[in-house]
Amino acid sequence: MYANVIIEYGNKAVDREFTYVIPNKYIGVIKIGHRVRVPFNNRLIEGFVLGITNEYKGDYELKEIDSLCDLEPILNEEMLYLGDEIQKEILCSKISIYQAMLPKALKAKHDTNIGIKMNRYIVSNVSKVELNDYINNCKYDNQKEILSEIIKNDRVLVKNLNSGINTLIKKGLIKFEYEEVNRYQGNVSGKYKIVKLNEDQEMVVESVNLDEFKPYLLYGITGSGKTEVYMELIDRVIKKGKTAIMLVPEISLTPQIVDRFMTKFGSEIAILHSGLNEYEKYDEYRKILSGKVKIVVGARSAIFAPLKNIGIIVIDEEHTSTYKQDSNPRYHARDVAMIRGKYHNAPVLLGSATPSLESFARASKGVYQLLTLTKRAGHGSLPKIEIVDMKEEARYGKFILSRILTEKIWERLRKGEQIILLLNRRGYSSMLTCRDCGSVIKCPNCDISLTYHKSSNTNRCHYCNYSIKNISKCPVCGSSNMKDYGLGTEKLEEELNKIFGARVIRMDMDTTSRKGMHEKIINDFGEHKYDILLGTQMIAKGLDFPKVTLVGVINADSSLNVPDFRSSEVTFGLLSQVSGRAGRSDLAGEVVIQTYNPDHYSIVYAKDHDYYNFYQEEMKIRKTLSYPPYFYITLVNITSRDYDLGFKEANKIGEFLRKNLLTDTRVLGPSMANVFKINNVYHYQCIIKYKHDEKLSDVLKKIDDVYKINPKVDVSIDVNPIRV
DNA sequence: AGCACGCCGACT
DNA sequence: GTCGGCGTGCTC
Repeated sequence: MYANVIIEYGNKAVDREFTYVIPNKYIGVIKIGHRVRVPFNNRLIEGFVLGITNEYKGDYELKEIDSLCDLEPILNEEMLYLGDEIQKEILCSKISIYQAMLPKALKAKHDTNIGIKMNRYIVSNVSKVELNDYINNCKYDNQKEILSEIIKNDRVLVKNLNSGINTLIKKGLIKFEYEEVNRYQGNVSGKYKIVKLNEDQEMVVESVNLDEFKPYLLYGITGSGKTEVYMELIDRVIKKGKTAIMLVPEISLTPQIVDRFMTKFGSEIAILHSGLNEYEKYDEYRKILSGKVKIVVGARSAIFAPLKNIGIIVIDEEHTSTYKQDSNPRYHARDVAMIRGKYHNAPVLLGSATPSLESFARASKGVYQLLTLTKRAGHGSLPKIEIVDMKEEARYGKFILSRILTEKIWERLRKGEQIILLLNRRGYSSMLTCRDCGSVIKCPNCDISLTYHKSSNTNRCHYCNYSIKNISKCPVCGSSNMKDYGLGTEKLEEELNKIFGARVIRMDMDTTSRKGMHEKIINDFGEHKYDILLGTQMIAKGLDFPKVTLVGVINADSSLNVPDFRSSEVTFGLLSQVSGRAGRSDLAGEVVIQTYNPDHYSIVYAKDHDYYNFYQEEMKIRKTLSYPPYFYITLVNITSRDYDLGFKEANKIGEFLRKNLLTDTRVLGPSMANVFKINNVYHYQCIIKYKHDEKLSDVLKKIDDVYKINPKVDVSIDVNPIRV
């Protein structure tokens, strides 16, 4: 018997099955999906069995499988099927897909050492009468103490052994008992109560057929109570004896949504997101495998949760770009959800206040069933939004905070209400220039100007993490006449402290990198330990603070000026989402948007809460420029440390694409990527636009095959990229 | 990915 | 003469 094994190495050159002899002792034991240890190139590594055959027609001398890693297969039938289906859609190695499905502890990787944590207890091995007899005749206090504790509590947790325990064990009076520990303990605040659905929500719930696969798009304005709808649907699914996956963007996962789900569903749920360490993830995963868990709430990769008998998959904030993984395997959780929905014959519900154009277009065409919530649930009404032209403000010497926003902040502070300020750029200032020679301080490894971080007094590259201590002299001309431009969250924080002297808390990647800080900031702000929360886009989604009545967007243009066809959509979405943080209780909310482009349609429509007209206008542009949803896009990234070689090979690839794809398909480039040099690697790209091209996947595969053995040039293919 | 093999420069 | 630099190629 032979086993076909894919090995742990993600390298493209070994992305195929290797055949091994199954030793006699494992015949009938090893199954497809098992994790095995195999000899490979003079060392033992791990892999997954993908096939078992009776004969082998090759002239290679085969080696034997060394050993089995686990008693049960790691990959079940559905996961193996998912791997096949995903590989049909995107170009990547099989192993990378399977590794993406698993917590680190269960990936094929020879050097991981994450195990089950066991608590050790001592319990009585004889009757209570016998224990009492022993206590009465024993002259050692420590033994008496141990035994009376056991009598009182039935079992006692043992961290360290001592002579007393050893003696009692030897005498057979007590014995050890072991129990698996779950290292993740979510906490329920108890401040969320379960509310009854209103009529609109009820109608949406009733519209979802829980007994068949069908995609739905729930378009519901911010605060309209989408989460309650999800919870009700999931509740109904559970009552049918089925299970549910609830996907949330990473950032809104902690801790408010988790709290609400834990309140309603208690121990029936498992949580999977990057806030857990690998031990906790392993424990949550095992909880799912054991069947104790009915609901999995998690970020992108939770779409692979090994639940059986799935009854619904919900993707909240479906427009969020983090549902697409931006490294291999470049899968989109939405696509995986559709595959799993079909497999389980279960509905897939996408929800958003600002649906992606792709999804809304599909809903308009009837591919998805559209459901809507157009009113805010409860007391809250949509906030009034005001646009401030910062070109105008500059004449009054206001570059950071406009007069009107300053005034409104004062007003809230006086009333004891809270304020959220969005500034989508971390650091202190975004670039440092020399006033004498005009040069900009750039990263030596990347094509990017360095961001100044005042707290650490460093200039840092946000692409490669290069960092240099504060530069006081121009490295080109030696002048010390340096000037910083651009506004980051650090500088805004400083400014706020200077003007208002209020209690300000900053939330961005720099203040939340430590475990638990994210929750702490949210909790502290929720308890009104701070008046102003300022942060990058991580504050825009999902947060629900009743006392926030003012939201300020400091620079709405930062997402608009990104050279990407989705920049308007992203801006509209971001502005709508962050506006939705204001006025969520009976206190009325207000929003001030500062911009240098007050007439831009994405800003104007966001002001009017007008998703539909934004959608219409944006669709026109997408049509004219042949972008999604009218055309599909695939991006071919060609990277090399060698500038000329990269250029040469990129051109070859461009030509090959043009020659071999259908004539309706457009191939743009190669051109230099937006950030041309990252970490001393040059990035070229070809953009392919197509409606339907049956030749595409073969052509891409050919390119991939050629370059997977080329160590100097790397080609990565991104189907339906997030950024172009 | 990781290791052996192999072909050229600066040293005990 | 040898140690060791890392380019190339192979792994069931």
